[in-house]
Amino acid sequence: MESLLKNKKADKLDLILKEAAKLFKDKGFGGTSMRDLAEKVGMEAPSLYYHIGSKDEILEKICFDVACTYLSHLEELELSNEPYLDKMKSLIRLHVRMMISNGPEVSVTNHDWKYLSKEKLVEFKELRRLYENRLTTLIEAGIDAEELAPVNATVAVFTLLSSLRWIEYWWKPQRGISAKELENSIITILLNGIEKN
Amino acid sequence: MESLLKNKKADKLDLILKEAAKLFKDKGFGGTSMRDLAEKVGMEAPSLYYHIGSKDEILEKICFDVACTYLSHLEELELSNEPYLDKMKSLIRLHVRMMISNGPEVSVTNHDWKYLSKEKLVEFKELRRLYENRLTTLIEAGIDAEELAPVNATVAVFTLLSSLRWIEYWWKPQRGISAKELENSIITILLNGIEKN
DNA sequence: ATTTCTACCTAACGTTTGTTAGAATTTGTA
DNA sequence: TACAAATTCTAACAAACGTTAGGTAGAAAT
Repeated sequence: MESLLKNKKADKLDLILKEAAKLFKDKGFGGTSMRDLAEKVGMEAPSLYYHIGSKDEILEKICFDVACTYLSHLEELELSNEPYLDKMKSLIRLHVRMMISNGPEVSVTNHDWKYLSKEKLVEFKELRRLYENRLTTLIEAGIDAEELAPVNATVAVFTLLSSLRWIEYWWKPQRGISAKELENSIITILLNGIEKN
Repeated sequence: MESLLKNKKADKLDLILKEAAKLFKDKGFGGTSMRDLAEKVGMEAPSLYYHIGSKDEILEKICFDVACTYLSHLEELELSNEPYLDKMKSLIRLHVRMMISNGPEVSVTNHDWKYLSKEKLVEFKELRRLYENRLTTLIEAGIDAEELAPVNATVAVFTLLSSLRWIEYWWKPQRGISAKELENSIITILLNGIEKN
């Protein structure tokens, strides 16, 4: 009973976060009003404040949730014993799937993180930096192990992340590319390039 | 004399657009107020309206200026007689340079285009679509000519554009990567991939 | 049956927003 | 120096913003 009640409340919170992510993605954080959000959720704007503390808090929850998910996934990769090329493939697959299953949240995290409140902004940037640095280290290790080409690891990391971040922007199932095909195409392009060899 | 006067007025407009691009990039279109902009330019908010028609008009000018520049550059590429691999290299170099010399404008065009007024939004999307389609066609031609690897051209285009669009986000001269080095690294990674072969 | 708690409501707050009207000031010309 | 045009100012607008206060209906607990 107790847990059922709490689930009901948590469900509403989840709904609010879900709808907020969609709205933020479409109209931006600044372009979305609490009244917009309330309408989507099916209540009046002030009622939202029963579930959340502030508009900023919604953005925080979305951004840190996504960031933590990515980080914990990277951690798994670091600990696994696959060859580095396979680690790269797993990473790419993971990003593609995340983008497809949680598109709005990922999009918001990538675009609206800069509107986080001052303290949270610092915290978020640190998380991001951590992710980038650890991924760079991973690629450098792959190069040292002579399993990856001797590219500039920093540029490689950002090229990788950038390509992946934008999937959500342009990928639509209708374009005639399935999720599976998308994964494989991206892996091929990022790992082999588009030059004929 | 006449032209000198006009230049002065045009200069102020340019200054406004330049500062607006910087602000929009940092705080977003919605997060930037006309009073913010006025302060940067060195006047009061209502004075801006002597030079521009509305806040929306500023965004329009920035976005369409960038879009047209890219399109005219693509046109040059289409007409040139280089091998397709060189065309790709030119395209990448061009994007990198554009990003470095006009960072804020490019960033705004990539992130805040969705806040364009309804009619202008349609127009902008068409321009974008046009660019993407023509670039896809170019890559497909390269594949047909057996000068490029037989990748999925659509995915290749977006992977390419995405990687390039995000340079501005993370590239800073301080990171120890020069513009030249950046260009070359990206060309290597995008054309050859990171897999050792 | 009464009290307590949950989940929402309406009304309204102070602030900030983009923008207009119209006066004041600076600048260029004769 | 005087006139006109170009440019910026102050004052103020209605609308929209995030949020608070306080109340209400219904369910759960005692």
